[in-house]
Amino acid sequence: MVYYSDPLDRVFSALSDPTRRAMLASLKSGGRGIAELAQPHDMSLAGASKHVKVLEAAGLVRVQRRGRTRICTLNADPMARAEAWLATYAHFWNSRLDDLEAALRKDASDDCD
Amino acid sequence: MVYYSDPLDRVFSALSDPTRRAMLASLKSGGRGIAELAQPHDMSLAGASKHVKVLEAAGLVRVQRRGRTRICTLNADPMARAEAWLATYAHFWNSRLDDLEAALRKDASDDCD
DNA sequence: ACAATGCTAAACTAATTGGTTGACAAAAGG
DNA sequence: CCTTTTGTCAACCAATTAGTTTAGCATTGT
Repeated sequence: MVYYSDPLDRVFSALSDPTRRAMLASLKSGGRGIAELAQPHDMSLAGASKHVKVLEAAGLVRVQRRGRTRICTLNADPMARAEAWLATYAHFWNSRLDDLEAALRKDASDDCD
Repeated sequence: MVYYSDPLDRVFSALSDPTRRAMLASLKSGGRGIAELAQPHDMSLAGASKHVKVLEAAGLVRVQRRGRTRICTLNADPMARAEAWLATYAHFWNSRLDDLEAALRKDASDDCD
């Protein structure tokens, strides 16, 4: 039962791993090689390389070889799609906060009465 | 190697499955039983029940039993945390769009010259 | 009382994931 | 030329995931 997975599947799945989120965070401050990305995680180079491949498949990083090192750079565009998906629920978390506020106001007025 | 997984792990992971995203979408219009959630997906009740457990573990749905049915309701709050995480990258996708715009403007002015 | 509905739990399967090691290639520096 | 650095690939492993089926429990409706 192999259906061509939604890009959103790959983005959310890529983001569900803390190691990969940390890698993305470190790419905020500029391009890095695989070894540099692996270093803070006490992980083999091959392991880090796999994580990068997942990020690449999700479109979240671009990899270009420069000499013997592969420079990974952040590409946040797919995050915008994920954010847009989440934003369609903003009404719900807002309205729930509104409900909470309303309840608090009601409690407060109950205290006053 | 069991570290207490970040709530964000569970939220992003829960959202990475299209069936679960569809279930959440159907909960936008109100509470539903497991059978109701399963129905559009050509899936056993037990299968749907597992998906709901994943969503519940991520805090995205609340389940309360009402008679013999379990009413699932949307709780979007954890999405707000995910959205906040993504928002820290908004600068990057914005700036890339800015770059694109700048390039387009440059091309346009090149055409004029 | 009985049948149908809604759901869970357990056991199983197949595929995927996150990680390893070992062998290898390609580039850079002595 | 030799060594070091950087990385990939393939094979393997353990754990998790997404799904199934079967059996059973609890509630509702007739």
